[in-house]
Order: sequence, then C-alpha cells, then structure tokens
Amino acid sequence: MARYNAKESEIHWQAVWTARQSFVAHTDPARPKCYVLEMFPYPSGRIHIGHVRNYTMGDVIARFRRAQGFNVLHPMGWDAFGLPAENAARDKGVNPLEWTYANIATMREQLKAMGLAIDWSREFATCDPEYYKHQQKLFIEFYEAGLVYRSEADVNWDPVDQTVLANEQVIDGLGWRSGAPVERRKLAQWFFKITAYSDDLLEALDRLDRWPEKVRLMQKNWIGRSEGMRFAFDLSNGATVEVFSTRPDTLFGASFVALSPDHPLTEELAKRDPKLAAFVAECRRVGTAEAAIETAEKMGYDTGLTAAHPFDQTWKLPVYVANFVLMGYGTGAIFGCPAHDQRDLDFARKYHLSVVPVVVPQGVDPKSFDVGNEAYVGPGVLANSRFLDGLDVAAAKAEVAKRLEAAGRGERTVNYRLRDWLVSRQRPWGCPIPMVHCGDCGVVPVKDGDLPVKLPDDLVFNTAGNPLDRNTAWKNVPCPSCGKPARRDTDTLDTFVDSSWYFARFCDTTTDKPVDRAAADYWLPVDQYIGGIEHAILHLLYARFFTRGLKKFGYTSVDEPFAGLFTQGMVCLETYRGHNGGAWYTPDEVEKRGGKAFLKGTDVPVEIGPSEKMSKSKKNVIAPEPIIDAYGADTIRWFMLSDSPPERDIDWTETGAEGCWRFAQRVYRLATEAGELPPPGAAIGQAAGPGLELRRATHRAVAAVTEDLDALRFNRAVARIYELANAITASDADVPGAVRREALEALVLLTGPMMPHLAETCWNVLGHGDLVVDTPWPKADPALVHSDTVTIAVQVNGKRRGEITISRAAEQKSIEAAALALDGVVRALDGKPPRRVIVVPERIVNIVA
RNA sequence: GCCCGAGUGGUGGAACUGGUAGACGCACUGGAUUCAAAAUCCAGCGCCCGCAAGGGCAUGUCGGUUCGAUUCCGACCUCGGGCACCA
Repeated sequence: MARYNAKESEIHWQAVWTARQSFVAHTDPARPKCYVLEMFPYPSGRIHIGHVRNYTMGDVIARFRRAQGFNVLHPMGWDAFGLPAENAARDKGVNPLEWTYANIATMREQLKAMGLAIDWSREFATCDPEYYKHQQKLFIEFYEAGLVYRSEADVNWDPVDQTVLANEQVIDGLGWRSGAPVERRKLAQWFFKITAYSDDLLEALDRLDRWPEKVRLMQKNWIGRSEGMRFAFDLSNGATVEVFSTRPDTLFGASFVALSPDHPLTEELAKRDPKLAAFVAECRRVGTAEAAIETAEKMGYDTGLTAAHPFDQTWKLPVYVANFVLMGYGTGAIFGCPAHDQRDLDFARKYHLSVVPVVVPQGVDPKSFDVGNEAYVGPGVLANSRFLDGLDVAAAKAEVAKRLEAAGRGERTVNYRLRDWLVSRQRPWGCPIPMVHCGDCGVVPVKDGDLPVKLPDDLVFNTAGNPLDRNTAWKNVPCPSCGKPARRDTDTLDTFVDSSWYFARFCDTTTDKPVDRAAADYWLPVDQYIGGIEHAILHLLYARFFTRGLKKFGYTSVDEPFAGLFTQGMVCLETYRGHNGGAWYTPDEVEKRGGKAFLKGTDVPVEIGPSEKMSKSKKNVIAPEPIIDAYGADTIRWFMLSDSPPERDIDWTETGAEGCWRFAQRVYRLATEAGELPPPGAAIGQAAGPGLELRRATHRAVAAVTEDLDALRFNRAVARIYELANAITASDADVPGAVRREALEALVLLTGPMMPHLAETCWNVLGHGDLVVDTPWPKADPALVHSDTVTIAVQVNGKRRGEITISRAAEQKSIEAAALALDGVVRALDGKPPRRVIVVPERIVNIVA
C-alpha cells in the first residue's frame, strides 16, 4: 500500500511555491483584492499552538480567496518590542536586539514549515529602525496635529528596583522581583488624545457589520458614553468640589460625598492631616490596576468636612476620601446614594451612613420599601425627594438638571469612560520617543532628517533604573531648535503603538513615507483580520484611532482598518504548579501517575490547575514542532480546523492528531488507488443511479464547503469533506470514471486550502501538470445540489412518531394524508381524531391530538 | 467589583430563520484480514425499561412563551476573556 510521505512532500511543494513566487502580492487596481491578515506574533522564541491555529485559519482564507480569483495580500511581521526581551537581557545577560532577531529567525523557519501562503518579501519587525523611523515621524505628526500631549499620570513604582512596573509585574501589591510594596507615583508622561474621537469611535461601531457583535459591545462599553451632570457642592472649609453623576435624580438620597485618594483636594488636605496622608498611602499600595482597586475592600477616611446639599444648604453631608472613587473617571469625586448604587451601599453599611430609598418600583409603598443589602437600580417613581416626588426617573433627572443649571450650580454633560492613551514607557526595549527637552525651548520634536532616533547598541541592564536614562552618551544631544545642550526623552512608546499601523505599512514596505497612498488605497481596509479575543478592546481600539490619524495626515482614505474581524478562541491547556503557589511547570516537565502529577522522574508532587489560556507566565504551552516533525504540517493544520468552532476555546489534546494523520493518508490512497480514470477534463455526460448519487454528493460538498469557508466555519467544512470522502469510499466500483474523477478532484481542491501540500501531491497523482494554488475553486451545479424529494418528520403532540419521504412540490393535503397514514401516527392517535394538523412544507408535520 | 462570552453523549462538537437533538471526528466494543502485530476494512455505540416490537428520559439548573424550544424570555449556577504598563 502506498504511503504518503508528508515530510518529503511538504519540503518539495514549499520549494516549488517559493521558486514560482506564488504568494508574492502585486498592487494591481485592475483586479479585485483581498487583504487577509492575522495578528502578528511577538517573537518569544518559538511558535506555540495558538499561533498555529491563528495562522492556519488566515492561511485557509487566503488560499480560498486566491482560488476564487482575488488578488490576495497575506503578509507577516513581528511585534518585536516588549518586556520579554528585557527580562531575557536582565536574566541571561543577552543583548535584547540579538535575542529578538535570533527568535525571529527561528520562528520564521517554523512558520515556513507550516506551508503558509505568505508574501515573505514584505516581512518586517517593529524593532527594525526602518519601521520605527516612520512611527517616530507619525508620532510627530500626531503631536503637531494636537493629538499628542504631555501630562502627569500614575505609575506603579518599585522603590527598591527604582523602576516602573507593569500591572502584571505587581503581584498582591508587591514588586515581582524585589518583593517590595509597590507605590503609586506620578510621572510626566505622553498621551495620545484618543478621547478626541470618542464619539466617532463609538458611532462607527455600528457600521462594522463584519465584526463580532460581542467585540463591538465590549468596545462600546469601554468607551462608556454616559449622559449625566456635573455640579458643585460647597464644603465647610470654603472650597467647592465638583461631582459627576448619571443619577442626579437620586440627589435627595445622598448620604455622603467621597473624593478619590488622588483628588487635588485630597492632596491639599493630606498636607495638614498626617492620618489622611497615611490613608492615601495605604490606598496607593494596591497599584494602578482597576480590578485591584475595585475589588479591594471599601475603605474610607472621614475628613471631618461637610458638604452642603445643593438644594438645601442646611443639609450637611459628611465628606470622605474613599478608595473606590477613581480619579480617572468623571471628576474624581462623587455624591454617594447608597439606596441606588451598590458600591455606595457597601460603603454606607460599613460606615453606618443613612440609606434612604428615593426611587421605588411602580406601585410599591415607599414606607415599606427597604433595599437591604442590594441597591435598587431599576425603574420607578421618586419618593422622599421633596419637589421630585411622583416623577419617574427620566423626568426627575430633567427637573434636577433644569434647577441646578438655573442656579448656576452645574450643567448637563456627556462623560466617557474612555481615557486618553498613555504611551510613555520607562523601558529600554521600545521605540524611542522622538522628542528633545531643552531648557530654553521646552519640548522640541526631532528634525525629520535626524530620524530615526535609534536605540543605543550598548543597553546595560544590570543596575536599577532605566538604561536609556543612564546612557548619557545617547541621552545628551543639542536642541533641534536652538542647538544648546539638551536631552532626549528617555521613554519609549507603548508597544500597542507599534501594532496600531503595521497593517498599513504592509501595503508597501519599501516606501520612504510611513504609508504609500496609492498602495493603501488599493489594499486597505484589511478584508479579514484574525486574532485572539484578548485583543478585543485595546489593540483594536488603538488601531482604529491610529487609522483616523493616518487619514487626517493623508496616508489613507479609509476610516476603519479592519472591515472584517474574526476573533478565534484561545488554545487552552492545564496548568502545573508547585505546592502553595510555587513555580509553574511546562507539560514537558511533568508526568502523570494515577491521576496525579509529579515532576518528571521524581516523586515531587505538582498541583494540576484548571485549563487556561496558554501563556508564557504559566508555562502551559505545548510545542507544535514535535507534532509537525511526526505527522507533517498538513496534519496539524487539519487538526486545528477540525471539531472545535474557530471562535471557541479549544483544549489541546493529542488524541485527534492521529485521526487527522489517518485522514491525510486516506485521501492520498483514494487518489493513488483510484484505478482507471479518463484524462483530466474528460466530459461526464448523463449520470444515473450510483453515478448520479456520487455526483450529487460531490456537488453538495462543493456547495457546503464553499458556504462554510465563506462564513469561516472551518469545522463544518471539515465535516463536509469527511462526508465526501466517505461517499467516494462507499461508491460502487462501476461508477463511471469521469464521475469518480470529478469527485476526487473536488475532494483534492476542497482540501487544498487546509492541507495544501497533500492537495498538490494528489493533484499531481491525478494527472495534472499545474498546481492547486493556480487552479480555480470548483463550482457546484445547483441542479445537483437539491433533490426532488425531501424526508420530513411527523410528530404527534410534538413527539416524533415517524417520517415521510415526499416530493418537494407536494400539496399540503397530500402531505397531511401521508402523515396520518403512518403506523406510528395511527398508534399514537389511538382512534382519536386529530384536533389540528400543522404542516410546514419541507420541514415538519405536527399533529395535535 | 465592573464589562463580555460559553455550557449538548465517554469525548470535541453538529442542528439553516423556532421544526427529526447527537451530522462529522476521537475514544471504546465486536468482527474480518494477519503466524502475530501495525495499517486497513466492516459493524455497533446518549441514558433507563423491554427478549422484541416499542416506550420513557435527555442540550448546566429552575421557571415561562409556543402545536413544537439546544434555539426566544426571566432568574440562578459553573467555567473562561478583558479591565488601560503582558502581548
């Protein structure tokens, strides 16, 4: 029996595609284009199974569209700046640049071994000065357009390592290396003014109809447009404090005013109140992560001040500083209405403040209404609220607004949750911010001709602080404006900036401008973007913002970067960890005995954690290479597409790989052992009997696979291909050769996007001298897809009692008669006459007895 | 804490727009082939009652709408993603 040699075949066809430049894209406005892009990888060292899934999906679409006649752009690059390179530099003493490029070299070979239909001539890494030069230029353009500004912001400060920590480097309030309690500190930082586009970014979501609904909803909530009021409270010390509220209707239910620990007034008060200063320091110990702040136990500090109620100056409310009030949202100060806000209620219960319901559900007596420990946030009628009593919530909001505005105490405003994008990073392995600080001229952009501002070659990591800041040779430069001694900005850009425009650069990677307008006009927007759901908000929102900038500066005419978005599920795997929060272990380091896990070759027990997103930090990562080595790329590609719907998470299991391998062999055997076939292109003529059946199966498969790939339902396409293979296997040996050829060719072409090497080999075996990648996608004959008869179920009282096979065109009456004549129906009716018969043509008959 | 998802046999999942629940794959069981094995082929495979014919139960839980609900509505449970310096 002939065996398919995957390794040999894959190397061969990859060489053929490369030699023929099959996947090199050319800008050609005369042809319809399709730009397929997967989120580019961080060069961590080796590709992991999640990459395999992501790039396989994109590759299937790229090859499918190509077969359908589109001019396809399918490029690849590297998101090459980031923390892991710094960690490697620090831990292993390597140069981050060398480490990164070595990783890229390894991963490029691994991706090539997957047989991806990628235009490698467009490859770049974001750490290439050739790339970040243009990014620096764009930064300056954003700056000159007023979309970049400098302001103070909080960071996580590690007082021992003298460095800023990422949120993931803060563990339970402690620095991950030093173990020192982390402080929140203010630094002057650069911001992109993304909030200038809040409304636009929100509104345009409605038009992104090829984006998943959930991503649009997540972005909508992230932008968080809310209508409310800003208004002022007079404080007992003569100051006023402005609050923002979306529920001004509940003002008569107020029982306290609370300031953020970061509020300017708090800082003022803390200067004269050491206890308050200590409280603020305590609050800051949780770091900057919102999740940490919001899940921390509610804490408040009574300042001793009081605030006068805006509608009754004699009504005094206590003024607290509270850890759950965020400075970044609204005004950084709130009035607390415990009856109608859960956080306020938790706070009020803890500090024994009054809880007065002022909105009660329709028809409920306010006197008997008690919120208990659950705030009432539903609709209702105002009560205990003087002139608002009896109004509904909307009317009460309007009335409060009218009165406060008339009194000059406040105004209606639209508030957004979205904050400006902080892009300064005190890190050496990133794109340098092209700004110079001059004692005389202030902040001055680097001159165009002096770009790129390149990172120094001699980054030193073995002391505390930022290596760029310590590198005086690099840092000290003359002012671009006056020429006097000045210093560079020693911060680098958030790596999300790098990934906010790379898709536009791919349109033409040779241009000396950031983006070539003509190429961008042809290729943009990306027709199908594919990546992990974990990027649903930040990366995608930043890229949308950046695209608006690119348009403003004349680089493109599109508003939106990604016309179609698909978020694949993550590949998950169990985690292994030493006892009591010990070190994480990779699956390779662990062996299982009797349902328990141990360090390989020892009796040291290891805790098995839940299946989670594969991540470097938790080491629950498996390597695709051994699988590719053992079975070939086609097998692992097929596996990644089979079974699980692409948007859903999958748990990696090894059981399926062998099944995929067997199927690859089976397709190969079907082609090689097909027997006598007429030459390619032979006419089929009229088929009947088994021949017609096989033709129907073939055309049904073509129609279904085409439809499934269009909708990115890879797992269903795989199932339809199995069915076709089964139909070919089961078909009579005396089916006409031309019919068999048609079925086999369809099978090969349909598997082409998924198992491209195998398909080329089989195409060759079937006598074709050309390539599958140059062969048009098969077309289904509608006449062969639909049969004349249809089998429909017959139910009695909703329970299935039989089925009838009947002409599609059958009349209601004859369907009914056939259904009532069924044995099972007669038995179920037991002589009773049917009360009602529901006939849904081509679907079902339901008899109500 | 807040926002967003997902839950169907032993297992991954399928089911078009409210119309036969379990397509297709994996695992497993039995058989053929083989000196034996691998590979391959054939058959079976949700659970319960029944010799069978057949009947009952079943899509995370509880309720609702409907002739009919995996699908729509409400409440809850469990798991996962994001929360702005991981990428």
